[in-house]
Amino acid sequence: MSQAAHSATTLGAVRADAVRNLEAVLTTGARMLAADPGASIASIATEAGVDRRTVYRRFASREELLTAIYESRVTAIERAIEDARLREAPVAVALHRYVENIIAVNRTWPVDLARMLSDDAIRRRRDACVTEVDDFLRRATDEGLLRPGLPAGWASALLPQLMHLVSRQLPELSPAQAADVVVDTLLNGLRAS
Amino acid sequence: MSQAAHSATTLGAVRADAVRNLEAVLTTGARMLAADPGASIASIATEAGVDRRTVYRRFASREELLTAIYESRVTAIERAIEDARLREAPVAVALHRYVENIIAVNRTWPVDLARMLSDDAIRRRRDACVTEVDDFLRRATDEGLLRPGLPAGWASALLPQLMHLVSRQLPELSPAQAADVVVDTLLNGLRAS
DNA sequence: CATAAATGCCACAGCAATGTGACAGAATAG
DNA sequence: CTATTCTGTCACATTGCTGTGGCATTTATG
Repeated sequence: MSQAAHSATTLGAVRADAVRNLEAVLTTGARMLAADPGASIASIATEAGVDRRTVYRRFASREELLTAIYESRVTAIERAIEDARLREAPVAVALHRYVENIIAVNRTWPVDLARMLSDDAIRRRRDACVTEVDDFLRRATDEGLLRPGLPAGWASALLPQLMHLVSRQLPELSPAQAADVVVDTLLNGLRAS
Repeated sequence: MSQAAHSATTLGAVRADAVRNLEAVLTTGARMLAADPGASIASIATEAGVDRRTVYRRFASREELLTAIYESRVTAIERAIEDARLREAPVAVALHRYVENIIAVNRTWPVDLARMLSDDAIRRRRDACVTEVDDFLRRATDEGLLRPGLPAGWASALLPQLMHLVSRQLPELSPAQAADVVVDTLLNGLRAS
């Protein structure tokens, strides 16, 4: 209880290198877990250039580390949606901007959120994002960009897959160029002429 | 060495129920490993309605079981390619037939062959299939079905993803109907009019 | 029915990964 | 420089899965 009497100067600050290590563990973990969902904490720590014990000092359990990684992704997705202004911007503009943003997110946080249905908070935030995009795709159909009469949920399922595919299949493209490919493929397909 | 003297009638035949159990383990294993690549043999056995020990009687190790499952998939893919006559048939016909066949394969053997690069034999057979499809897509471009000038490998990567997506996203569609969706999306995209 | 094949169940050893404790040493902030 | 924070390392208990042996029981087949 003596800690409460300590001033802010006495209480130690968070060290900068600790923050760097934390970020390294999170991004490296995201990359490795995307490649192999069963990756061990030891392998992630080694790849991030950190001891296994250091990871356990920041995260009480494997679940907590995973939660932190998936939360990083969902937070980035929320920002991507906000920035694209899916509700207000012209559909063609919003679509391209959204795709470009998500491609950047996919490259930093390539993990699949479908593997994190256990944590309620994250699942809810993810569901909200999905709903947001579904609404946008409905608007895109209403305003004549997308064809009506497609199988239920087809566009909603196709778009994330295209973004995921281009993110790892065409890594040399910039997010903007990659978005060009995704939007062009989504709208026009690959037919000649 | 007395076994060599035994006649075929003395040597026991393979029992029919054993074959059924084997197939159940393989298909159930494929389904569960697709959902979770770290699924334990115990869980697969339970789901298939057999004892864990029964699995170990047929497969010396986990690796062997996985190899058998992935081999089932690659064999089915080879048959699908042959049946589609990718080299000879008109490109539009061959494409639809190939897609329809692979969708059926995906529903029985949904595992991802990219997770089986360890076994040389399977990897080689997989590579041969990939090459076969790549050649076909080149022919489709040469004959004016697909647009030239796309990013390298884009069509090759997109097609399997579309088939994979429709296989699990639209399970109520027949393989033929699902193939309609894939081919239409691939060639025309989702743009209105 | 009688034989051979196949399965289910119990038990056990080995291994890899998780999670925790303690302590000495390195790095940083004031 | 000094106090504090952070890290690396050795050690240890625990858990879940793999892989194996033995034996009684069930089931298919001729």
